[in-house]
Amino acid sequence: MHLPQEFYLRPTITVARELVGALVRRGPVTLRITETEAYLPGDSACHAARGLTPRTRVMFGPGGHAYVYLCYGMHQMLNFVTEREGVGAAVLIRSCEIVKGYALVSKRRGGLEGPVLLTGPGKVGQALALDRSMSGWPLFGGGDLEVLEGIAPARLLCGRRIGVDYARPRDRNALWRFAAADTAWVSHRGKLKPLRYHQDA
DNA sequence: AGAGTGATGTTCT
DNA sequence: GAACATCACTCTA
Repeated sequence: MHLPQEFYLRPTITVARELVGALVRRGPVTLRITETEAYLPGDSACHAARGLTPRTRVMFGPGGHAYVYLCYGMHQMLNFVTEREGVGAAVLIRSCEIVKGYALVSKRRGGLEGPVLLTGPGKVGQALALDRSMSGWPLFGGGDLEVLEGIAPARLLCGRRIGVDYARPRDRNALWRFAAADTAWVSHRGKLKPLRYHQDA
């Protein structure tokens, strides 16, 4: 079943944690999300922190929509917008497992095999053949790109976000990266630790 | 396992 | 013109 729009209209850290295990489908490819990162309001690593621009406009809209942007000139990065309209926040989808469509994913990823296919946000974008024209797409409407209920892992891992050295120390060091403990399909796995209750938001 | 590096082009100052 | 939420490759260990 689809995750309803209300799922996304909650604190971004909660959404990031609960998205681990959920399914993303586009066409014949279905993936299980194994790793996410939260980008919060007032977070100096969040694109929305520098204000509303043409690129970040969808982040300020209501939750439940895709935010796709181009990174380093070649990688299409998939995010899910969170929280209510007017709040600029989102969850980055960093890694996935393949549920359906292995052959097509492998083909799109240059014939590679195994976790290297999907352990990194640029790889997820490539596997789903995403581009920026999908930015703003509603994820709860059962269209070409949709997010479905999946199987949550019994245990979560958490760690610092990847590639945000430009942010303030507080934001750089925050444990806002979440991953499933039940899979090898996760990037930078060695830097993750078991999630503890006192780290809840 | 970890460090270094080149590819690539949009976005915003 | 600088910065950039990366990847794949090559080294060294």
